Amino acid sequence: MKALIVDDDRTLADLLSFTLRRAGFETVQAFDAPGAVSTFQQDSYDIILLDVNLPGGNQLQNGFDVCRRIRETSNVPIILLTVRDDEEDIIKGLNLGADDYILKPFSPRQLVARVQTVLRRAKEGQALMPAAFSARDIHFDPNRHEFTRGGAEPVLLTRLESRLMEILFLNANQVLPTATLIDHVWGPGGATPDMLRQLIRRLRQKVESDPGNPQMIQNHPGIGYRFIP
Amino acid sequence: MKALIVDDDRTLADLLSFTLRRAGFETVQAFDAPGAVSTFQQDSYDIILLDVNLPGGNQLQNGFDVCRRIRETSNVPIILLTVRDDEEDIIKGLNLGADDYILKPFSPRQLVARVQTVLRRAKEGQALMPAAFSARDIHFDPNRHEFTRGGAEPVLLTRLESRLMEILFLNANQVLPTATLIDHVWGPGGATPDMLRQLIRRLRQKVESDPGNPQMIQNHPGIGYRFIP
DNA sequence: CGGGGCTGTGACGGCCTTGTGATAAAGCTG
DNA sequence: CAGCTTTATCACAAGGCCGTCACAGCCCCG
Repeated sequence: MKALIVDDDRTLADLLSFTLRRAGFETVQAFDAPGAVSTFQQDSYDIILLDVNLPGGNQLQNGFDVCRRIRETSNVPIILLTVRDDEEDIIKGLNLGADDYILKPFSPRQLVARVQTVLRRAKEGQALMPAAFSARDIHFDPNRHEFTRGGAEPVLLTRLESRLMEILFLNANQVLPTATLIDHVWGPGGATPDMLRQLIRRLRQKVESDPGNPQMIQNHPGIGYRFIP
Repeated sequence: MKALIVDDDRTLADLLSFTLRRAGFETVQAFDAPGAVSTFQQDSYDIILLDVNLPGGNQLQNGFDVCRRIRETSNVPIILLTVRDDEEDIIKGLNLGADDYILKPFSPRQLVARVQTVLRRAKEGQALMPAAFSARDIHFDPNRHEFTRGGAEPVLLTRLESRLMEILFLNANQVLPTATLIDHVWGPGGATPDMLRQLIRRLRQKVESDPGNPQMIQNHPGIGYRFIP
């Protein structure tokens, strides 16, 4: 497995290299946009780690350009490295064909986990990408189980919480029957309404600003719940 | 599968295109009302995504006109893109023959899910329940259990109230026998006429402007009730 | 004119649903 | 194995949906 690491911060690039080598990768580094493109063209890689905030002038200088250029000739998996404040960068990058993103700062474990996830997905040929939900000031990424509200810290959801949030968000503004929710979270008939109530409760505690007066996740007696972004 | 996307906001139109293409659609874009109509006439489409808030002057300029023009010659599924505050737009659009609507903002996955739902419904010859009922200035969405009248606040209906409204609206202007109503709400023989009277009463309290003098839900002695939008 | 059936109205209460807290079991990490 | 997180189970209180009942008004008919 061979990885191309593109980052102008050489310390960070070294750290990335070190981490990935420990995980069994070969690594090659590039420190600016032209270098990245030419390096990429000289050899084939299994995955690209790409900092979007490459410094520089006006043409073929930042990470997006690199992403576009690579995508013109290859569909190698690309993971973007971005900072939290820039949701737009993420969307822009994903639209240019990147496969996933990682928010800086990140731990080595996160990095390896993401890389392996992306590689597994790529191998299975399922390029599921627009997996993130967002509406107004909230944002939810089911792949990494993160729920973000406004500029606040992302909240980590558990597996079941994430699946619940997924179907709620997917059918925003609609009342979803209890059975439908159970089917999607646990599988058909895989749970009792009791368990769903507890799950709803825990999810509210995590995502509602006032869990005592839930605004986003509303109940409709005898029917089910509804999510209002 | 071919989709026509009509939105004056080109960024949004691009995003919609991108999303649907990833989901396996071909997409064509139009950015104003005349363009939408002429594009539609040049080719056949499986579904139309239509922003109702197209800007422009006074004739054949907004989304409603497009909806009407398309409906004059075709019954291709149409999904409206609207904002939450504009219940009236939704009512108007559905009256003109749109099949469903989705509230902005929405995420790519939500959009795909809704498009597929509408297509499935269309393919099955709409043997299923319509996505929403609308007539004159009233609007009923069985998925949300909401009843809206004019520009007023939506009224939340309970489970039984919603089922009753469903069959009433589905057979508007017809006299429905008591037994028919009971069958649909409770299941065959699942209730006494007493219970139906109470339910009718509670529904009237919620949706009639003067519950003392019911206009919409009228009684026909010895037979049943009739719903007049 | 009186009675019976049907309907609208109001009140009451039971029971189901929901929210909440506590606690135990299960799964994962180191 | 210890310790933590996650999930399931149980008990209980509050609230509201909805079923039941009683009564008044109305129309029809004898």
